[in-house]
Amino acid sequence: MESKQPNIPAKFLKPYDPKVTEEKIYKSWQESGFFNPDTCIEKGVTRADAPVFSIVQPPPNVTGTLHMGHALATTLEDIMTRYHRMRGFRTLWIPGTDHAAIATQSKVEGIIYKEEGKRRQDLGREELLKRVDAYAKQSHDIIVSQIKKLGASVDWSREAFTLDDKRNFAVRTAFKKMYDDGLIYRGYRIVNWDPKGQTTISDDEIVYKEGTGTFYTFKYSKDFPISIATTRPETKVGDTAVAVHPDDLRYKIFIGKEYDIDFAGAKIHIKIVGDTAVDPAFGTGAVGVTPAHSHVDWEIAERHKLPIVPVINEYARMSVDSPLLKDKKVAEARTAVIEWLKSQNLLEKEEQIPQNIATAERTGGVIEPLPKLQWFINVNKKIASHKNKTLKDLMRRAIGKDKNDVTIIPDRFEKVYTHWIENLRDWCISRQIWYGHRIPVWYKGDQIYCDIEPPKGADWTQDEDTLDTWFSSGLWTFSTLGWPEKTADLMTYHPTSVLETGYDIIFFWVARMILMSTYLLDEVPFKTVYLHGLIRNADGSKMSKSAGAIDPLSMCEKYGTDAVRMSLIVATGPGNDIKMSEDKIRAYKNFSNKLWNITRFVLTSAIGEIYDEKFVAFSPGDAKLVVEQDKLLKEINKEMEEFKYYLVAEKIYAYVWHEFADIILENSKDIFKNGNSADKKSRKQFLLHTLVRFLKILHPFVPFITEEIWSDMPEKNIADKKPLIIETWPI
RNA sequence: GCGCCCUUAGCUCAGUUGGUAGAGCGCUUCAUUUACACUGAAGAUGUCGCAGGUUCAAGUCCUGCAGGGCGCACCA
Repeated sequence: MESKQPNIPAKFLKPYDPKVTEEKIYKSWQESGFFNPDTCIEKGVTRADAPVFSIVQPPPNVTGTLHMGHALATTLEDIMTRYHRMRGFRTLWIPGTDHAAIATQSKVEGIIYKEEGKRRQDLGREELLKRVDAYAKQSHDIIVSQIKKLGASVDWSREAFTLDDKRNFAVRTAFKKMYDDGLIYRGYRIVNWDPKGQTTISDDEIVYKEGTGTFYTFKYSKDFPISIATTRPETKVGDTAVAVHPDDLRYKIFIGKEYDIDFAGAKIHIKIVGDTAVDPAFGTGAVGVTPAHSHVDWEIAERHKLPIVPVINEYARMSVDSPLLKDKKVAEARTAVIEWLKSQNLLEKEEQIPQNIATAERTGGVIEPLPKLQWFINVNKKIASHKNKTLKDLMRRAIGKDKNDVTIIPDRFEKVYTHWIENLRDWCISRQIWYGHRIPVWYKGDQIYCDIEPPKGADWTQDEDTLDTWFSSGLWTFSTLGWPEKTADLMTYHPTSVLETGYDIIFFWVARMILMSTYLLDEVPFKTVYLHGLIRNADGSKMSKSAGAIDPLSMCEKYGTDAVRMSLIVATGPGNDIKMSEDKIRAYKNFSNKLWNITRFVLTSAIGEIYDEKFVAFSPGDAKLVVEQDKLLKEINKEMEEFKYYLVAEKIYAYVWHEFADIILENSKDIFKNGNSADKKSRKQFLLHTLVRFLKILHPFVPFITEEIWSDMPEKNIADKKPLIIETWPI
């Protein structure tokens, strides 16, 4: 059928259809090469000496698919990236994925067990790794396609993976340097053991679950002078001391005395010690010290040189030499000890108290503190090459008001970060899993060898363990830029401009990146940290983990990516959680359609009018509108610089719909009908000016529809036509 | 125990140096082929958690309290 308006591309006569548009547009961006700053310089889009804007994508875990949180992060990062690219910066956004060691391995182990009934030991290291790699590859491919679907203008030519060869080299290099500086050490210390995952985990990987426990008060024996209280009677066969406050008048006279006791079928030796860590008001004011199975008790034991007696093994079963308890699971052993106490008339009191259960973040297993030989990063050692500062010092100093410091948005998280550093203990980095960066240490008899490459000669055996996944994530801002090579990328793009991520990984990741970068490169990894909130369901539960989660990709299919992006950005300030609903997404689908129809109206009205960028002969009424618009754009620019995208998106939305469409366009109908020719010309130019301007400033937020409209604006109406992605930001 | 955040229209949330309240969704009435029904016009709904204080003026600043949520530590 013939179009009634021959100068208007026919597509504007039908409603906007994101489905036929988005894939095509993304492909055209990719083929243009403008995601890559080098190409932008080569093609004269960006000046070679332009200021730099760089950002690394927080690498999604290759454990599955993207959720709404990823969609929010991707949108925010893409807004920053597109804005700076249009501003003329040398703009680089590096994509990548995270191998996520424990998370991925336990996921694949779960699948294998479910489908084949086999455990990791049944398959062996080689075979399991093959399976995990295959799964990771598949997951990676899905994630990449999803990131594209979301419109991310990332430079795919620089894509990285936390476990690829280059990143592995960076990891080995970092390990070696820290080892040589004495910051990485191997030690027999109490660690958080996850019996379910059969590995250690760091303090930050513990999730505390609220519950109630029974608090038992008892004596070890009839002759023992002091009662103690515990929620874990089964560990008491590992006690080597009773600690009391040194000033506690009730117990002072017993300090220094030692007792041999038969307890629940085991022989224990108890020394009474005085220690200020004991709270005289809690329980009986006396602590049964179990150095092998409690972090606090381990520290007491260190202070008093107490022996360490492990009584629980890696399978959470009793390893103590007592016929009553040996090989029992801890829960069974607890019952057995209570029975025994009752039979001996030693149990004095039972009461229910609230108790936090420590569980492993990834497997849900109940953590069993155990002493083990593991690798640690010493956060309190003075580093000669850093003016005798410790890693804690370096991390603390990186945040602040100084020009070279890291700024966190919102700033309240600076306090959270600082507080975390105060409580930080040595970081246990070795994991007893197979998927990950293998520790670059080799053993031969009692010799130890640590280097980037394996030792020459026979009979060296590499350490079986792998590294905490956050070790490699910590290097991410510079391992992606080629470190340890002194590459042009590293020189140009580091420190990165912004790190955009969720506030829930400020310790896991943000702090570890600051640690690694300040230590290895002597500079901060990024200048600004923008922390977004967590996406929640209507009831406030975490969307990423619940069954009824809204899937971002199916929302993109249904309403268009631009609608999903707008719904995530509007009215969601940094650090605040976001309750997501499908209604909100639908509202912004309507906005896309509005924009589409505005375009139709403007192009129809301005047929034959050539867009003149420098046009100034506006009618008094239009001149006033231009002034108002300039004022709005200046506000918007300020807010873009301040990362207030939620305000900008709302303002543009309100102006485009309720000012431009509802008032200006309506009012134009009258002008085109009754106005004189100068007024008509003025209004045509004003409409074109406004459309051009708002397509540009909307582009970072809704890149697909704006680029699509732009690509089919009649050529004669737009001077110097370039793709919108590299157009110049107005004002 | 230390610290943080939230509490504004039925729902989800804005409200940037203090100047007697806004958006989206929903609701009511009207318009019926209009650039757009993925629409337009008009409208209703709020002692801005509670109690004090500072100020000419407080949703906004200060103090206390209550409810909800979160982080860290403790959890013998």
